[in-house]
Amino acid sequence: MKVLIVEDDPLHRSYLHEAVSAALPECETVIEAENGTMGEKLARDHRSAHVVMDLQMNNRNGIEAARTIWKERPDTRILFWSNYSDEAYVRGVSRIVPDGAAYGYVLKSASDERLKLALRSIFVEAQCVIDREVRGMQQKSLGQTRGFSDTEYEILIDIALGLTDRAIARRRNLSLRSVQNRLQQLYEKLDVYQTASDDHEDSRFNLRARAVTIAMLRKLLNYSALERAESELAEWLKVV
Amino acid sequence: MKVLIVEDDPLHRSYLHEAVSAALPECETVIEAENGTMGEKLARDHRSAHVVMDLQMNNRNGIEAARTIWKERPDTRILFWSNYSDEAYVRGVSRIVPDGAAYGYVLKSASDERLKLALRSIFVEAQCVIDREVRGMQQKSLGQTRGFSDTEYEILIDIALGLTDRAIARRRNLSLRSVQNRLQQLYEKLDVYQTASDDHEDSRFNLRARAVTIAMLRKLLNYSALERAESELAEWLKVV
DNA sequence: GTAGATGATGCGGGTTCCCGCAAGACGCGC
DNA sequence: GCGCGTCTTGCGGGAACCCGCATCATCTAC
Repeated sequence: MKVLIVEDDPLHRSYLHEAVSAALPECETVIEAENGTMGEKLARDHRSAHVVMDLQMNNRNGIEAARTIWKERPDTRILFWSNYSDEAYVRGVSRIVPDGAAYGYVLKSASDERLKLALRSIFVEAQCVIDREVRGMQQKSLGQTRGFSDTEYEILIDIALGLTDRAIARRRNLSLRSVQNRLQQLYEKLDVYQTASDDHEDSRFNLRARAVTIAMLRKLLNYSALERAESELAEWLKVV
Repeated sequence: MKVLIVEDDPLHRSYLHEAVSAALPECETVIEAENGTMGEKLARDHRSAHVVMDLQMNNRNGIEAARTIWKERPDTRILFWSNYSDEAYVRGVSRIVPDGAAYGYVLKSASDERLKLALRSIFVEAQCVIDREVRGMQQKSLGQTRGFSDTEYEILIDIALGLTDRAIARRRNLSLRSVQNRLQQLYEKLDVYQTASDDHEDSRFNLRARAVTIAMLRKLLNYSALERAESELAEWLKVV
């Protein structure tokens, strides 16, 4: 068995290396990549079917890298190993997992034992292993309750990118009014109105900008999600 | 000599511990804190005059912690040790350094040697040590050229928080029109107009929201800056 | 098949944003 | 003092945003 480690922090990388060797005696080769681009390349060259992947790397983040790896070989098993369980990350990962693929999501704060167990479960048993905390995010995200539907998330992205209502309408094939409807839903769910209208008529928020801020503070959105959305937007702009 | 390490990642923490011991044989005690809050407390209890501080921690980030530590003992020497040189971080640190304090800013990507050298320079010689890359940011930030003045940065924060023009005017003691003037400056500097007006009259951006996005993508703004700004805003809202 | 829920769309109008234009205010050099 | 640049402020208007109200299509339940 070969395992590819994609992780930009040298300390974490060597820790992972050790953990992999300890947990998987049947693994004869461990390869290391220090960013997403290298990770993609090495995965291709070595046809690695087993990857441990950091999210949040400088050059090319883990979600991007995983997406291209899975596109080339959908049966690759990937364990995401991340510091955070931001909804933006969890949602980002969920969106790219191929049907039936074995993958995992373990936080860096997890114990040695948990990490090793996850390594065996995913790489040997082909099971999915999701940290409890992450799992919580995921359900909040998928279930309607308290969470956000895909359309709501979509429009959140669009205003975060700074598109006008009209541009959103064209991009999503909607009428102007429908866009504004969805915006209202979003404002409602994000509770933008809370502090907006004090007894004073003034001291208000700009709903659109405020919504984005609240989403960032709640980690519904983060830098990496913005980055991805921005490049998708650039793609779309070229086509239209 | 005592040294206090404030760093949430256990791997990095033990690495730092080792580096400190190796670089500073005269240091007889090393204390560790795993978040900002603990860091503040330990600094107070131990009257530590030497601190190595991570930025970007969950509970309470490094800038917050450093601010309260310096408020209590302005002669504390702090070495910031961070993954990133985002302009938002650099600006955040610059704003809280007391006059004449010895401090440093070293990236985690720096070599062992650089780190140890910095430790000695700051803690023993009371010099300021700023990584070259960080230094670049700093000058870009302070010098007018290509960088942002304080007023521009202020208004960027305000729209990022989602305030209306009127609210900004009241907060900064300006007229409505002045706020809008500054916004125009900001849009100009951020180059928001670039893709905004293609030959088509449509497909435009909402300047206000777009400006925030661009600032985030350029790391002029980041999560931690937003977080701080938000709590300052909450403070101000109480007063008014 | 009928009733109710959900979502898309159009219309109208109140508010906010964006900004050109022009008049003062302040500082700086000479 | 005079001129010049920078910053602030007011006015006005066109565009964009926010949203209540009403209509229509689709879908689900019974």
